[in-house]
Amino acid sequence: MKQRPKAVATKAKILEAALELFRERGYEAATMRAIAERAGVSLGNAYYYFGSKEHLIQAFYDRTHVEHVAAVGAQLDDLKDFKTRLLLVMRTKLETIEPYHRFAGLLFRAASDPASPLHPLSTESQPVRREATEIFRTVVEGSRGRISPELRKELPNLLWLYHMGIVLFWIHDTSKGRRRTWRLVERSVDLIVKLVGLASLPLMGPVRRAALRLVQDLREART
Amino acid sequence: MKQRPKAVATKAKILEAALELFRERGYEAATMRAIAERAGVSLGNAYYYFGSKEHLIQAFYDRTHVEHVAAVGAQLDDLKDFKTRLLLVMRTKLETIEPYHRFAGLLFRAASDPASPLHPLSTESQPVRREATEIFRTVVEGSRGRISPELRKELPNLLWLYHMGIVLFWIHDTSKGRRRTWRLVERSVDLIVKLVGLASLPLMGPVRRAALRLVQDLREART
DNA sequence: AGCCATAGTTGAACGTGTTCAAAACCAGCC
DNA sequence: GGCTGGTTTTGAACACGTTCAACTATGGCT
Repeated sequence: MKQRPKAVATKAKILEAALELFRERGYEAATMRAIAERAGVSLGNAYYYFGSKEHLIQAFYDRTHVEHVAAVGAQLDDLKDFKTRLLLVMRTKLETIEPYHRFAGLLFRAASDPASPLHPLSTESQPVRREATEIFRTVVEGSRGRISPELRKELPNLLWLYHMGIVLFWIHDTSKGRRRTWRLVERSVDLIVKLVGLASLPLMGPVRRAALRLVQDLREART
Repeated sequence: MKQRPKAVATKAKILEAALELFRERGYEAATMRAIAERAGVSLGNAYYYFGSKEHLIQAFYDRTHVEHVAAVGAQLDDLKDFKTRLLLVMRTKLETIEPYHRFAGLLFRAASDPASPLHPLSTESQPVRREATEIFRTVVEGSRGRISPELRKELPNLLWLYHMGIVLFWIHDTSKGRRRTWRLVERSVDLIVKLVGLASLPLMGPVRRAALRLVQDLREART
């Protein structure tokens, strides 16, 4: 299964055409036939490179993630405060995905089908998820202030889950400039910081342990 | 648009055939053509009564909800403890939907498409959601023990959201007898009770308020 | 140069959900 | 009985995602 240079070009052409059409017309209206046509290839050829329409979405995932990381860039280096760091990452995420708002709906439809290879919890998308969690690990690790060690370990996963929730909200958000989502981010980050602070109080031992055990259960299911 | 008696019968036949096939073969394999055939009607006729395949899912929602409420029945009357009450409702829920596990996956695929009329947060399914929240309101209201009034008001909505999360996990749960989900329910209910207890401590004022404000934001988006 | 195996490409064909104009049915009225 | 307006039912047709057997191009080998 050697890849010849021309193949890479063709694959790129198809992906480009797909993303263009997704942006322009949304997911449904961007038919595989239309994508193939814009890419200047046959219908079957598109399937040679992308096993299904959903695989094109996987590609979209990857791309926005890379863009997100790039957009955050070195900005985190100057910030030492957990709250500020998390806020930056979340805001940048919203900015990165904004152009795809129209099409993101259907994206998540597919993504929430457990049978789909693109489901965030599926085995197939595990590498992407791992990578996506990485940025939250950076957020946590670069933060000064006391966060209990157990929590430090689990927090990135929790934040990834949290960020999925925000994206879900964002998808439904039709307010101007996505104001509601922005406000929600503001407030939820505030709450998260408060909770993390609370969790390190001595009295909170049992609660913290109960919470961590629960998170572990959640993660086990993904294997 | 008067409904003739025969029409009601036909509609019922179609729904029955659909639910049967969903159970037997899962969602995808239960073709509209197959459903129509089993119901003994034409393809077009199925669409006369159910605007789309997704509308059949909406019907499924309704039915399992009714079954759930029936299964809980009067059992709540004897229980006064919040934790016991919540556990009962959650366990009964799992038992009610168990027969549909195979098919539930696709159900939630559809349900998480924001454009779909069956999305839990959509306007169209608002009545169902309201009803579904009702049972959690019962759980809260019948519980003795101090729960701050503000929390009492929001808690049913939060619990509904929580229960959606559990169902989501259940969908992905392939463990024998759905053990993982059961354990998750056990532990998450435990944590919820702990948190509710915490929330009524005087020190928690700011956190509680932050949390409630956030919940309000979440709910506004649904209108 | 000629040949071969493999990578890449094609378009017809299948089964799907959905639509729709036309047909069949039926209750109430003359 | 016939007519009329509506409800109900039909099946052909459409566009879609997907599959696949056949075809073409290409790099490496003798």
